Parts: sequence; structure tokens; C-alpha cells
Amino acid sequence: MSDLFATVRNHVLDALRAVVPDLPDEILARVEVTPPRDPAHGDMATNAALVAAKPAKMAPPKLAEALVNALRQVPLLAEVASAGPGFINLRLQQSALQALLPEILHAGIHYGDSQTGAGRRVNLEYVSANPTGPMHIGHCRGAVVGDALANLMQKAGFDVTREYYINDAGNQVQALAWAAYWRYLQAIGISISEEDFAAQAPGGLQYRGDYLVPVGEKLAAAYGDRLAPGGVVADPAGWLDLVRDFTIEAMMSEIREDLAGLGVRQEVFVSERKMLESGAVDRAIDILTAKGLIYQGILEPPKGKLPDDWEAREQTLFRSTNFGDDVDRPLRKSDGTNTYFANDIGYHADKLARGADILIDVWGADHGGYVSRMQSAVKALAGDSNVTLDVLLCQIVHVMREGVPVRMSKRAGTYVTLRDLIDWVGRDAVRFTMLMRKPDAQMEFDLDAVVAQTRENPVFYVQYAHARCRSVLRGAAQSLGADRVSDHALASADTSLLQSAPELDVMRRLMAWPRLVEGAALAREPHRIAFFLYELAGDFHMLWNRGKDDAALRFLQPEDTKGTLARLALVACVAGAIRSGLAVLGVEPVEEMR
RNA sequence: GCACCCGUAGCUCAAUUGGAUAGAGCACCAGACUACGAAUCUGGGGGCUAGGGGUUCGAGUCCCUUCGGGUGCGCCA
Repeated sequence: MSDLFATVRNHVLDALRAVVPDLPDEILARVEVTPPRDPAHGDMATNAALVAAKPAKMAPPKLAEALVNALRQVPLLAEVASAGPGFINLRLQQSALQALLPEILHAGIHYGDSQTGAGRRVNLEYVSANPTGPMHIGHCRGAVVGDALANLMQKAGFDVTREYYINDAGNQVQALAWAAYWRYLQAIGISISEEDFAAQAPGGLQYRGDYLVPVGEKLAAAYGDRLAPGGVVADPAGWLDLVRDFTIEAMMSEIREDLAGLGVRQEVFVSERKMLESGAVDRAIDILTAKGLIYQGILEPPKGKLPDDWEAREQTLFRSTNFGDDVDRPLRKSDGTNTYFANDIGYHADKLARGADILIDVWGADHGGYVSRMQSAVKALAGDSNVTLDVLLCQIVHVMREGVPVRMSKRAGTYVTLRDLIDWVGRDAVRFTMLMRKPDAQMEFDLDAVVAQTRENPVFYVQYAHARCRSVLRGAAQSLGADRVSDHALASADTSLLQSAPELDVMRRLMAWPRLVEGAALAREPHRIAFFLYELAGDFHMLWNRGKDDAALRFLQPEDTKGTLARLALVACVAGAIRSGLAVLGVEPVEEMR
């Protein structure tokens, strides 16, 4: 399938090589063929003369003129002109645009697929919420961004593994086990006040939410009172591991359900505990030790206000400063167990060992301070293999309801779970809205705007455009017969009949889709897909209304079957492109609005 | 105090990764239904891209700096 931008870019490169032989590759790589900012400039523009002027030792306008003369020989191009400081504006033959439609119809949902990432394996880790409670709205953004990015990169040809890291080792899950045990005691009729129990549990009672009540009941059903003989808090040695594993399993099952409700699917779940037990962490640290990157040392105290209990202490450190980090980072806690970072090194080493060319982690913004040390570790482990770690930080989501912020507080009981959110606005609205923002910008999520059925609500606006397309095609199927308006049949329509400005504008938008997919995938920016769909929907709604002003522009022309079929081909292309984009976002296209 | 992210129309956000005169929606004003779905569309006003300096053919984008918001800062994950 052809990307017209890529095709034209090749023509530009040919012309450039002809005019200026022996240009270095890095100059050629900077040559772009892009949609023009102002449609009056044509269908495409290239910066070729600007980037090549210096190495060619020519003034940009002069080089542009030479390129214009060469490009005028290309049959695909109807107009070629230099402009401004040395841009070259290009206008395609109408036939080139019209020829796009059968291709789109044949490609169907695969329109925009590319081979940009072919042969490159991506390990994409996202969500990785701690199994200590239900998912809330804070986890949601990362889940949606990660999932859409996985779809996007697959569409661009990458071989993507979707992964979830279960933080089931360490103090947090011990505390979870104690909290579940408290609920278990209640379930078997032993009532201990929060305060009394908190005094007995190491670290106190950290998880007081009632989501653990069913877990306690299940424990009671499975074990009776055997975990608390004599009706008292038993020695944890006899129950802690069991209760912990049981509870983690229960929480993960809830999380998987929540993810399924959001339409997020991951095929690999890695347990931190199992990874640790397998020796993967030790092996990774051995590798770093062999490279001389591990040492015993004393860190400088942090600047500014010191933690109360700070004292100078020698510890095991990773030399992350060799790879751009600010300070070296500790691998062992004072009790001898691993820091989270040490285990994460093991985990990333494991990802590398399983075979990946690109690692991507999607994290919450509160982990921003952690990025450079993890990238340092991956650089150290990857050595010459050039595997990189990209980290996407998802910023805070402020939830608004009726114009006022919804505070995220467990204590105040205004804790918005992912399930609440989906129940309130629906899966598609959650996903689309989250994807209308760059991940690294804070966003406001207005619960009322997201369910509004107006242009203000992009998910509605795009769905409506698709529904309108389908509505026309349904109507045409009635009058012309379904077999004549299938995508396959419409692919042989005479699209040269489509010559009006708004029709050609839609084709230009459709033409940009493959290039947009590639760019978004390379930049790891799924939100561009959402914006493209919003703009395509706008083009289509405008075209539709042109038909209201001028009956000659309506899709269905009873006296002109050939013209009708040509227009239906365009409509079917719009619907197909919308489906193709919504598939990336993980949003369902709808046949009609209800 | 230090590091990272961010700052664009009154509001919510884009800007093809350094490209031409910074664009959409909401809100405001004025219009289009005898109609393939008006839940839509057309037109209008609205900007020193937080401030200042630098890099070059060219900066919202890169560098320095000031201000403002967010996040984090050895034994939480």
C-alpha cells in the first residue's frame, strides 16, 4: 500500500540527487515532504532546498528553482512552485487523489498499516499497578495510553509484547496480608479494633478499605478458623505467606477484570517475587559487578531538609552516574534485602534476555525521579546492543464533576475507582478522552463533558460521523442493493467523478493517514490518532452539510448511479479510516447513535 | 535547596518533532432544517506562545536565565 507522501518524497530525493550529486545521507534524511500548513499552498510541501542549500553551496531559492524544474517532469505532480525562503509547494494530479480510494477500500481496517517497525521487537510495560487494591482513575490513564500505544506500534509494524509487572514482593504486600488477615478475623467472628490490630501489625494497618472484606470472607470459607487457632492473632509464620499469596491472587483477579472492562489486554504478567526467586536479580547484579559498576560507598546527604533519621551509611551502590544519572543509586536496604530499584534492574535484564530491541515503560508522573536511574541501568545492561528504554510519564488526571474537582481521598470517601468511572461515562468515552491529551501534560477529566452529545465531546463527534457514513450506506443498500455498496464493489467505482473541493479535501485528509500513523508510532504519541479522527470527522460533517446547501453535492443522486457510487466510495473510505483509527484507540465504531 | 515534567485565545487543548501568516472546540455575536440523521454546518471577534537573553536561513519547539504550577529527592513500590 502506498503512502503518497513517501512516494513523492522519493521523487524529491531523486531530483535532489540529480541536481546536487554526493549529498551526505544525513542531509537527505532531513528532507521532508509534509502537508502544508496553509491548504492554499497545495497538497504537499518540501524543505529539500532549505536543508540542502548549505552543503550544495547554493542559495536556497536558487536550489529550489533547480529542483522545481526537475520535479516538473514527475507525472504525478500537477503543479510545482517554489515559495517563501525556499520551500517547494507541490500539487498532485487529481487522479492521484482519486486513485487512493480503491486502495483504501481494499485495505479496509489495515489502511495505514506500515512496515516502519518491521523486525523490531518492542516490550511495552504498562499499568503495573500494585496488587494492594482496586484500580483507580490514576491508573487508568497509563492503562489506556499503554494499550493504545501497543496497538499503534503494531499497526506500524513493530512486534509488540504487552506486559504487566506485579509488585508482589516487599513490604507493601506484607502489609496487605496483615490487612486481609484482619478482615479474615472479622469473618470468623473475632473482632479487633483498628487501633488494637494496627498496634500488632508491623507498619500498622495500612489498607483499611472495605474491598478486603470479601477476601477475608473467602479466607474464612477456605480455612475456617485454622489460621487463628484459639481465637487470637496467630504467629504470622503460620499464615502470612498463605494469606499474602491468596490476597494478591484475589487483587490481581480484580485488576484483570477492571482491565478487561477497559478493553486492555496484556499477554505477559511478570511476578516480582517469582523473578526474584529465580535468581534473575542476582544474575543482573553480577553482570553489572563484572562491568565494575557496583561498589560499596557512602552517598552525600540530599540537599535541603534532611530526613529525620538520616545518617551516613555505607551501602551497595550502582554507578548510574556513568550513564547520566545525578547520583549513584543504592541496591540494598539496611536489612540486607533488595531495594525496589535492584529488583527492577533484574526485571529489565529479564526483558532484555527474552529478546527486545526497544523497551518502553509507561509510568505515573510520581515516578519521574526514577527515570534516569532505570535508563542508566538499561544502558549498562544492554551494552553495545543499542537497546533503549523509553519512559512515558503520564501526568495527573484531575477529575471534574459539575464544575468542581473531585478530590481523590480515601479518607473522605471520594475515591474514584476505575469501575466507577466506566460505569459513569462508558469505556469508549474514557479511552477516547484520555487519548485526546498528550500523556505528559496534566489533564482535566470533566465527567459531564465526556457524556455530552455535542461537538464538544470528541468521542461523540467521531462516532457520529461514522454513524452518518453507515446511515448513508444503509440507505444506498436499500435502493441499489447491498452487493453494489460493499467496500469491494465500491472499489471499482469511477472515482474520477469526484472533483468538488470538499470531496478532494476529504481525500487529502485520508491521504495523510499512513504518514500520521508512522509519525505517531515513532514519537510514541497515540493522541495524534485521536486528533486525526476528530479532524477527519469534521471534514466529513462539513461535506455532509454541503449537500444540504447544494443538492448536487449530496451523496445519493437518484438520476446518477455512477456518481452516487463514486460518492459512496468516498463515504465508505471515511468510515473505513475511522474504524482503522478507532481500532488503534480501542474504541468501538458504532453503526447508529442511540 | 536540587532534579525531572509543564506553562499557548477568557476556559479545555493542538501545532506534522526546527518550517511559511500559531490552529480547533467551548463560551460570546450573527446565520443555515420542505433536507442522505440540524446530536450537524457557515461566518465573526479573540494571541508579545509566562518574562528576558541566545543558537540560524527560520524557534511555541533547542540552549541559558527569571517567574509560576506539578512530581520526586538513601533503607515506599
